[in-house]
Amino acid sequence: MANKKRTTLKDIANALNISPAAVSKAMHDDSRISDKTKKAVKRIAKELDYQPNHLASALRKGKSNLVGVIVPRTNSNFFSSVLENMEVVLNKAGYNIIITQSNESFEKECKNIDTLLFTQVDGIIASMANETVDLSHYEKIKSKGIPLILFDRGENDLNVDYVGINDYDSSHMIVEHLVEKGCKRIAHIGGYRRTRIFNNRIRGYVDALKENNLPIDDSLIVESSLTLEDGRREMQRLLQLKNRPDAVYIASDYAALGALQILNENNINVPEDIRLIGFGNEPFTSLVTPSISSIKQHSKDIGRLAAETFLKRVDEPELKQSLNKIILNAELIIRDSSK
Amino acid sequence: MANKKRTTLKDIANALNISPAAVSKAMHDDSRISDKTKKAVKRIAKELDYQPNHLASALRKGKSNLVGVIVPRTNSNFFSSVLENMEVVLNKAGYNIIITQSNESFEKECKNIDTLLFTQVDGIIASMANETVDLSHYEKIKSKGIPLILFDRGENDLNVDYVGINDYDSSHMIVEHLVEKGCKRIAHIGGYRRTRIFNNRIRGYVDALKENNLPIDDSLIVESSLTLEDGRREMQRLLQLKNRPDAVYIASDYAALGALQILNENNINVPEDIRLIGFGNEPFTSLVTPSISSIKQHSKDIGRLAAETFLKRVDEPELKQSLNKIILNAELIIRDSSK
DNA sequence: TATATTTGCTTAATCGATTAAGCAAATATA
DNA sequence: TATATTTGCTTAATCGATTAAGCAAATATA
Repeated sequence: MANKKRTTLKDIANALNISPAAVSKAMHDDSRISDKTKKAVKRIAKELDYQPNHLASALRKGKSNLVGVIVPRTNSNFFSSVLENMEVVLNKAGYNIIITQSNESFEKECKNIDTLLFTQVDGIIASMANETVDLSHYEKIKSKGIPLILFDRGENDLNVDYVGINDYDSSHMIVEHLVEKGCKRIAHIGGYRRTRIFNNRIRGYVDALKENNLPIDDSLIVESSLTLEDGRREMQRLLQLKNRPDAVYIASDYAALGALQILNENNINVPEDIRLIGFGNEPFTSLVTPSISSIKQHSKDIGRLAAETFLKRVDEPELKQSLNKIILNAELIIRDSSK
Repeated sequence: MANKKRTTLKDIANALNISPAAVSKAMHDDSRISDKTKKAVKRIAKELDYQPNHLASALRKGKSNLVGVIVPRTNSNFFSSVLENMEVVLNKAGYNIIITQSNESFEKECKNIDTLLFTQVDGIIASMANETVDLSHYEKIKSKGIPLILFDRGENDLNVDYVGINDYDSSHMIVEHLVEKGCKRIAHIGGYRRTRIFNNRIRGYVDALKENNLPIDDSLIVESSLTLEDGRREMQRLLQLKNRPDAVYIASDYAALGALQILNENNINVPEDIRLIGFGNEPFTSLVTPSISSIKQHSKDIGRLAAETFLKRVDEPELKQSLNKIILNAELIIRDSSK
């Protein structure tokens, strides 16, 4: 049942004894169609519950009005919020978004891109997976001539638009804050250097230490995937050092949570014995005991700006894509873990 | 730049001096095309980097191979995990998914449905927003003759497939567990009765109390949106009762977290003074202090089963849609908050 | 050897919406 | 009154891929 054929422009045309072309123009308020015809067309369209076939117009116009989005995972508040705000802006401009998750996997990310290109998206907005080093799948997007916008996890070498926060400066803020609190041995559990944002966080951390005349101790710097488990493992390792750190700056709230668990399990007082700072300002940072200081990334603005950047690219297709960074200043939210 | 025209079947046909029809068949390994031609076609296709135009084939075949998904929010682990597993099954079957978020808003949900229908999805898999009472927008999906599958937040009246857990029994498990621990005044911070799953949780809670010969006290039952804030507010209210509860069963982990904050802030010992149980088994339940007992909903299975149910519907289009429930048994994970 | 079947393609129509080109009637301008 | 312009449509082609129908050559069967 229910397989009633859909109403098409032709059905409306037949009902009014005019051509489908006239109907199409009437629906788009073409100035060369009389008001009388427009009204009649719209009345019949409503009567027959006409819904334009998007596939047909997309095919004809060479434009699907779909934007593909790739995120590592949707389940963090950061990405979820970015998506939400991206959607608002794009919907308003007549675009729909197709969300895909890479699950931090390079292979999945490649598949996602193939899928999105296959679906004829008009552009792709992406945040790269942890595993990604080879960028040829992103080059594929560029070679199709559709806009590629990166956010949060980006890569200069791709020479495309990028929206994100100032990771280098954020690390500075964190180190300055900890130094102010009297910390001398500040450890950093970071992401992999191959990912630009994590490299920048490490650089910011190292430079800030230098500026404060603190020694750089390689045993206090570690790279990982920044999962909760990574946070637990690396914190455990740090505790086993002869010379323990008096503060730990962790480049992800999830890993920071894992680290906090280890500290709590070992009855180490936070912030008295060891101060802790995370990154991302996930909601749980304010909920755990002690609450975790963290960097607020302005996810709403990032989503909005990424969407707007895409729209700008669509408006000016003649413009060659090039490295064009929009960098927001992040904010350090100080909570109990570093007070 | 980069606006090199895409390769089409016709380009391949021209290169080999055969008809586009033959090329199409060769690409699909039609038995009436010679191996020699197939090989040649595939070689040229590769050479010219041919990517089929999905819009064209979708239009011709009357099938977009897109499945629309509507979730209240992606940022809970439950929905994120459901989506991930749904995607695996659907991708394998050649479908892509378009994820949309309703943000618990009825209005947004209506828009999402319009958007998805407009995009010519072959079916919709949805979990309803908190606000939703009127179901006419869902009826619209049914009247288009495409499959509609509901999961988690469903509604019998729509007479479609549903995948979810046994909420009624889950409430029973929780109450039994608390009674076993000696609790006599068990409160319930639930969702709105108009949403079937929350109504079932309330019913299960009430019936289980009766079976254990415990009185039903209306002041201990409350309906809310189950946000973290709701949890805080309602817990605060419960604490002000002359006759405080000795246990609280909360139909969402987020609200349970809010309640726990209030208890911690008021120096009320959990579980000694008041036992606490949440619902959903979000990751943070095991991370907070004390860790929160909760119901594990088998999100992976729900995602997989919803996808499989959709595929079954597509395979048997002659079958009329009807109420067809797949109910999984949930699991109570006991943690410190109720030990 | 004569007929039937199979193989390997081509031709032409189709999915709906859109748009360039064009035409007749109505209206404006010289 | 004669010509130019505008109005309101129609015609026909198009976006690519697919498929029913059909045809000629090759092969199989009687």
